[in-house]
Amino acid sequence: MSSSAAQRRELQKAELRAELVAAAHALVREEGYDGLTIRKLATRVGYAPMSVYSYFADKQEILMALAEDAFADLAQRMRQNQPEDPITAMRAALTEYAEFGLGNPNEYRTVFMTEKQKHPPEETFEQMERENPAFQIIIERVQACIAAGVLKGDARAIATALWTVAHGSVSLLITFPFYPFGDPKAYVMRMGDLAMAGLAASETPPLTDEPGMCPG
Amino acid sequence: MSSSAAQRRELQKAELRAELVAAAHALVREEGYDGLTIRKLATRVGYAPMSVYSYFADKQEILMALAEDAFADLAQRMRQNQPEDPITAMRAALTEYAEFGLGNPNEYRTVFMTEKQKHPPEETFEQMERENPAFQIIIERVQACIAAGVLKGDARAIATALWTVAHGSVSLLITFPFYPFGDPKAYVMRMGDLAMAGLAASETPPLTDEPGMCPG
DNA sequence: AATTTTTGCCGTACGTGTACGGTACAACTT
DNA sequence: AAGTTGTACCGTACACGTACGGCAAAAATT
Repeated sequence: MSSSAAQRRELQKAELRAELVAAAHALVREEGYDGLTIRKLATRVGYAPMSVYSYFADKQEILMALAEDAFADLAQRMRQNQPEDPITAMRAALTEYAEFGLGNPNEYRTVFMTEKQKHPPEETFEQMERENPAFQIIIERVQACIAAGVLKGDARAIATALWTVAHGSVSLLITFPFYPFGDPKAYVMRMGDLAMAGLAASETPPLTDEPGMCPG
Repeated sequence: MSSSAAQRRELQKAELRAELVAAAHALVREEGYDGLTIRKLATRVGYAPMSVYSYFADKQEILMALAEDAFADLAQRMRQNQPEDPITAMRAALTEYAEFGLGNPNEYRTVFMTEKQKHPPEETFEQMERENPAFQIIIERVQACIAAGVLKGDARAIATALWTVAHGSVSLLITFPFYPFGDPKAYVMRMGDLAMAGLAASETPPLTDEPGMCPG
């Protein structure tokens, strides 16, 4: 059988992939996001341009690998900034989110604002949440708020709502970067607080396809 | 002087531009969004590829011209669907917005989810709102809600908040198109209602850079 | 009327992402 | 051990967006 040989080859493949990611990071650091081209990347690691496609299906997939590293950092920063009070903790997570998105627009863009067409129906709303460590942290803090009696309802649905609002403000600020009303981060916080107020007003049901209710 | 000659030339220029836009529309209709390339467009109107750049700075600018047409349609549909009750009218606008965004993801993308780098600091948050007829309609309906006593505060700030929430849900659904909880539009409506609830809970101040307030 | 400037259009060329086909070597099967 | 299959890598080629420079005709200036 020689499955250990196969494993070794898998490992080498992973190592080479990691080397490519490292080179991509270096390229971006040295020349900016536009400096990352398949050809330069291939040259950097000593391969022919097309060989890169043995490890990534796409340029998009390379950008994704970079962005996922960045998002891991976001999760770590969130964890390092965890006040005791549940609401304060929630807002701290939002602050980190805003700082990350506004400070790393390219990475944010490739993860949340670009087309995910390849590998067909795998790119789901659900999967995005499941694989995103930062989202898991949001869920935890929502649960803390529920335990503290500040919020009521389905934790996952609440977390998704908060995420949606955070994403809405951050992505608008990335697309239209000249925010004329002071600190953009303050705007994100304001939207977050607005969502919290709305969520606190009633019990949030799980996500199903019931029609929404009019608040009046 | 011959300013009328200059005017005539300006007019011809505008006509040619319009012809290019029409050809671009036709191309997209016939071959899809990826079928629109500068070369094909130039061939279609009988020019050399580079001549297109006498009328558009960019490919992005062509896509923008197409998208703006689509957004004008959105505004018209909004106006044609204007119930009397202020809240119902507000929700109707949101419905149109959701249907438009989810039904025209390419156009939505080019307007709200792609980089606006050229012609430097002109692309502002503010400008985006000012030039967007649909946003003006939102403002009007917010004012109706304020007049009816359903909402309190600065109409523009409220409209921006609602827009942000609508954009957050629509853009997430465009990026992750496999929504596993039923009708995507219902999700957008739910987020809209959430925002309305949050906004109804207190008076909304104008957009300035004061720090947000904790709702607890 | 002579001259300068502007304008409209084009041809060429570069660097890009990537589809396609080939080739040599490693690994499995028998 | 021989034959088959798979894999890693490469070279070539294509269509793309667009920077650059040129050139004739029209317009403006003198």
